[in-house]
This record gives sequence, structure tokens and C-alpha cells, in this order.
Amino acid sequence: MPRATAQAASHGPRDDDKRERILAAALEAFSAQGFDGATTREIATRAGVNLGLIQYYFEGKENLWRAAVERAFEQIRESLAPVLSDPSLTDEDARTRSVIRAWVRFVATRPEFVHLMHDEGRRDSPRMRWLVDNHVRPLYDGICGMLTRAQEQGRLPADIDVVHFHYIVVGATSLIFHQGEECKRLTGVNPADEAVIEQHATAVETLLLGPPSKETPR
Amino acid sequence: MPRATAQAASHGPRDDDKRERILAAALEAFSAQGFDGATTREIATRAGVNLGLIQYYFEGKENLWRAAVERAFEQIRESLAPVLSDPSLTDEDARTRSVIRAWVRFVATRPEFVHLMHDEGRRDSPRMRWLVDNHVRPLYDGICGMLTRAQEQGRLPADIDVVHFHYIVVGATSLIFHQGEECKRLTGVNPADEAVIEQHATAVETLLLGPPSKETPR
DNA sequence: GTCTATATTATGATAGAC
DNA sequence: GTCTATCATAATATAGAC
Repeated sequence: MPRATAQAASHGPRDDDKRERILAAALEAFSAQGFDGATTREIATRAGVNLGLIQYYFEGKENLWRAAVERAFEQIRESLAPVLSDPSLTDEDARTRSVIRAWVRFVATRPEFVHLMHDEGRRDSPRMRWLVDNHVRPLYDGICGMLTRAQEQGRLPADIDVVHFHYIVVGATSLIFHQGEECKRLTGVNPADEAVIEQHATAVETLLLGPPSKETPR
Repeated sequence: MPRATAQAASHGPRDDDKRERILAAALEAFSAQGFDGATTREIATRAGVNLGLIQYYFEGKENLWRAAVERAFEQIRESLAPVLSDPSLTDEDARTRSVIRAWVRFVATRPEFVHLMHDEGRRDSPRMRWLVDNHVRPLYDGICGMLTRAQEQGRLPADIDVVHFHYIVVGATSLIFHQGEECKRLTGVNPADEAVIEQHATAVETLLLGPPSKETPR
């Protein structure tokens, strides 16, 4: 690790071209094949760059994975931020419903994200610990706060630990997209279709909080 | 593939010792590390047998995986069969609730099963197709029949395609156990605890079908 | 920064003795 | 049936030229 210590941390404005392409290809590969199944060779090929560059920029597969995951979590924060701070959402119930719908749309659009989470959350490992401590926990705290308020206000059963609701909501919203290919073969339904995404959001919303009001915000 | 063609298909009553141990170790390894992450060497070591025996009995990693999966599905069928044919369950609602609870207990007890499904359902592959066509579809048909009847009887919203309910139920019930290690680190809650399992079953049951009646069958 | 080797492992599979 | 080699391959990582 002689070189690329300072460079890897912060980059100038215009040396990012190939680095970016590697990152994008890595996110695709890791989410499609998992950490073990993905190969640095394939990532380099799909990014159209030389294998050595991965080493130069990221100092190895493990670090490349971390960088790709950081990228994925930036995207999710960007997707949820507008809803979380939307001033037009007056009551808590409307906001909860909006967050759920925004979340469903996000996981539907970026199943890579779901894949990464399902892959790494399943066993104890340095990657899992890093993921939880650096990225999952803030997200979890936000979701739990939202769900806890719903419990306090009687919109969700109060006698059940919020942990359950969290995994129920995340599982219920994301599995159909995580298993998108299976779903297509098993049922003929394509979870990437716009109409299917909206139906799924409605289904989860209904089961969790009751049927949506007439004028659901699109 | 000179030898082991007839033997691998059917075995005598008492030559199964090492073959069984390989199978058990394989199920553990594949579910813990995924197909790519698991190695035949590790499986052999954990089974306490020689590496060559895997080749002898299963003719390769792919076939070993299939055999391990068959095993897992036998277990799930055994777990659900008693509930599905329990004559003491008079009305449909009680049966639906029992099936959900039995399912939760199964995935909680055998998270390996969930791991396998989540691993292989995520992308199109020969393994995925084999899994869906041979094992998932019968299970899916059963679950859908149950959910469709619930819709017809007004116990579930009728205006939502049953596909959504299927993935919602499976996702809601299984994610906390699939991400068991993550859950422990993130929340301090251990999903393997008896009380946690029952709480989770109750939570899903409540959200889907409404609060359980007083005398819930244990 | 980017590329071409190449070193080093580790893995799935095979051959063949016992 | 079970074991001990060993092969062939593929993957990560490194060294060093340009």
C-alpha cells in the first residue's frame, strides 16, 4: 500500500472518469452476484478499464465493495430526503404513508440495494458489522422513530416491539423486488412494472395502516 | 462420470452414514455462505469426510447443492403438513392463522431454508429455474389458494393481486430470521429466542388478519 | 494514471491406490 | 467406499514498464 493512500480518499474534480465507471460496475456486479460471486476481472471488463486500476483506486476487492455500498446509501438518502422534509405533508399519518410509498419505489427501482442488504445482513462478518454500524443504524433509527410514533398514536398495535414492525415492513416491501427474477418465472408478474410497483405499495400501506384515503399523493 | 451413477440415485439402508453427513454439512455451508461462497473442501472438512467422497456421491458441487435443497424442502413439507391437515381447525380463519404461525416457526428454526431461497431467487440461473419449477411452485400454489380464499371471504382486501400478498407474507415473516445476525447487532434482539419468534408470528398475524382471538392454539 | 505481465492462492474436479 | 495425491483453472493481488 505505498501509493494511492491520499488519492483514494479525495479526488480532484476531473480524474474521476474511470473511477466512477468502476464504482458503477462494482455496484452492479456485487448486487447481482454477491461479494463472493462477483469478480474484479468482470467488474473491470464491464467498466471498460484495466484490472490494475481497481487496485490503484481501491486497493482491493473489499475496499471496492465498501465504496460501492457508500454510493448505494447516498442514493437511498437522496430518494427519501424530499419526502422526509416535505412541508405539504401535514399530519403524521400522511407522512408515514408517503415514506412507505417512497421506500417501495426506491427498492423497486434499485433492487441492487436490496440485494446488497440481504446478502450481507445474513451472517456475522466484518462487512456486516461495518454496514450496520455505518449505514444501517441511522436508517433504522429513522424508521423506528416513525413506527414508534404510529404506535403511540394508535395507528399501529402498541403491544408489539418496534423491531418486529421494522423487519416486517422492510421484508414486506422489498422481497418481491429482491426476488424479481423468481417472481417473473413463478407468477408471470414483472415487479419492475410501474403498475405492479404501485399495487405493491398500496398493498403494504393497506395492511399496515389501513386503506389509503381518496386523494393519495402521487 | 464412470461410476456412481446407479449408486448415487438409490442407496442401501446402511451405506448412508457419510453421505448423510456430507448432506447436512452442505446444507449448512450453502445456506451460510451461498453457493459461490461455500467450498467443497470446507463441506468435506465439516462433515469429517474426505473431499473425494463428495465427487463419489454427488458428482460435483452443483448436484450436491440440489440434493441439499431437496432435503430442505422435505423438512418444510413435514413441518407444514400437520397444520394443513389438522381436523381440529374448524374454520378457515383459524387455519390461516395456524399456517402463518407454523410457517414463522419453521423459518425461525431453519433460517438455512430462508437463506437458500433468498440466495437463489434473486437472479435468473439454471439453479433458480430448477428451484422454482421443482419446489417453489407447489408451495406457492398452496399459499395462494389459502390467501385467495381469505380474499373471497373478506378477510383480506379483494382488490389486490394475490402475488403481492404472497411476497408480503413471505417477506414479512422471514426477513428478521434471514437477517438474524444483523438484527442482533442492530437491535440487540435475538430472533432465535422463543419469545421473539412468537411475538413475530403475532405481529404478522395481527397486521394481516387482525388481532388473534383469545384462545390462540399453541 | 494506465497498462502488461506475473506471482500466489484456492477451488472444483480427476486419477488411481487401497 | 474411502483415501491420497495431483491437475487445471480462475481469482486476487503485485511489480514494474510506459
